[in-house]
Amino acid sequence: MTRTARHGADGPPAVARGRRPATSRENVARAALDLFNRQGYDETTVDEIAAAVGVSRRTFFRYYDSKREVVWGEFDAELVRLEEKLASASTDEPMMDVLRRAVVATNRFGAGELDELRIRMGLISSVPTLVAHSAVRYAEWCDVVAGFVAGRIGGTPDDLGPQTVARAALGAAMAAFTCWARYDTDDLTGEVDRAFRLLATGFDEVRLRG
Amino acid sequence: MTRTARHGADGPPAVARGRRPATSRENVARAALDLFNRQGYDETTVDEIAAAVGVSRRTFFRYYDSKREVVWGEFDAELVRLEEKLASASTDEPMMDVLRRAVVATNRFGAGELDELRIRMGLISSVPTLVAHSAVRYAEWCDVVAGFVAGRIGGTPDDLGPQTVARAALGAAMAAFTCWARYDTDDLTGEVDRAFRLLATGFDEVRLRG
DNA sequence: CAATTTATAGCACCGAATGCCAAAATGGAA
DNA sequence: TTCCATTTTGGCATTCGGTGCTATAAATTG
Repeated sequence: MTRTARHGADGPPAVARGRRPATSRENVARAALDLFNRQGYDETTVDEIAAAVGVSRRTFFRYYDSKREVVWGEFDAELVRLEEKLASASTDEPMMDVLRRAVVATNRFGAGELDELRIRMGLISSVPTLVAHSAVRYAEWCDVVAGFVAGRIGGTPDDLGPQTVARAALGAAMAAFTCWARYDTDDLTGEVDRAFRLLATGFDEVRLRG
Repeated sequence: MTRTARHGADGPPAVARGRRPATSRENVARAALDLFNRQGYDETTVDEIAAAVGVSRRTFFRYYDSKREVVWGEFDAELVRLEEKLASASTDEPMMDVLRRAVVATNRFGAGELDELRIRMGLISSVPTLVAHSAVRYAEWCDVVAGFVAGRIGGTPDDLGPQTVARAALGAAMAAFTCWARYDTDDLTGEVDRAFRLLATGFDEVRLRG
């Protein structure tokens, strides 16, 4: 958990002192995802990952808090971007429009990242252990959205209104992601956009058919 | 998992042969929830639960597949009821109305059940391990709703439309439940009703304020 | 070279969960 | 009653994820 100062955004470069890390989060993630992809998540032990990276089991847990976390990569960063987008939006723009555009914007990925992302999302939406863990990660996402909604309509983020919007929005985003991961459409942002437009219309049956 | 024939709904009573069970699922659940409530979920080990019931650790796992499952009680039965309600609805009634009424109906509980339900929901929505596991259970709920939506608008349950509706609906239901469990409103069905009405209006900002 | 800093390896340990097998308890039939 | 089939239980061994503690290895600085 206590990552090195190098990872911090501020402070002087501060030349590395002490023993050099034997690997990196990226390295560990690559090795782990490769194993997950080849032999399955449950069939891969932490010992195997550690061995593949050339590091001890104990050291693996210094890079990631758990085996599950590896699949999530740098999800935290995306969360910060979402919060910024929502905060900087014009108060004139309708709430659900702001939300849709913010989610779409935070989910733009380069062509080079899409393959790995699809592997990650495929795992997250199919392996029970990871489906389970996703609820914990997504809860943070919901907190951000609920905070934004409460700021718009008043009251606290814990009230029914903000909670319902946040969790329904999460559902729309998850639907878009899993559909994109399952089928071979390259258009992730398009799926997200469509899902949020359905959400904002209250799922009008006529438009749903279209 | 392989429960006794006694639990089956059909077949002759078939007088009990063989050794009699030392306890029951209800017994185990009571003892476990009591411990969870007093000393916390993570702080309660399976050994303690087993001891409280007067049974061995190994036997505990014959009544529940996991420690997590205890909190969920007979959730499966509710799922069946939801599926029936949705299937038996008139095709004239708007989709979102059917959905709202079905979810409200399957979540009516007697006054005597509400206290225990609140404890269960409080745990499910606050203990990380259980928050995580809820995603697995709720996935079955989503499958039911997605199947219903696909039947209404055409296509398969895996398509974006049904998936978005199902997951958003789940979000609304979860919001209602957690708000109800947190605050001291006795009106669970009212919360569910309100959440689904918000959902069906596309979260109109004006109504959200109300 | 010594001191300090940082990362690592390895060990012991806990708790959840599973497979396996022997033993206990029950009803029914010989 | 005795024996058998049936069902549940208990205990053991094992696997795996995760954590705390400690000693040691590798690096910079003086």
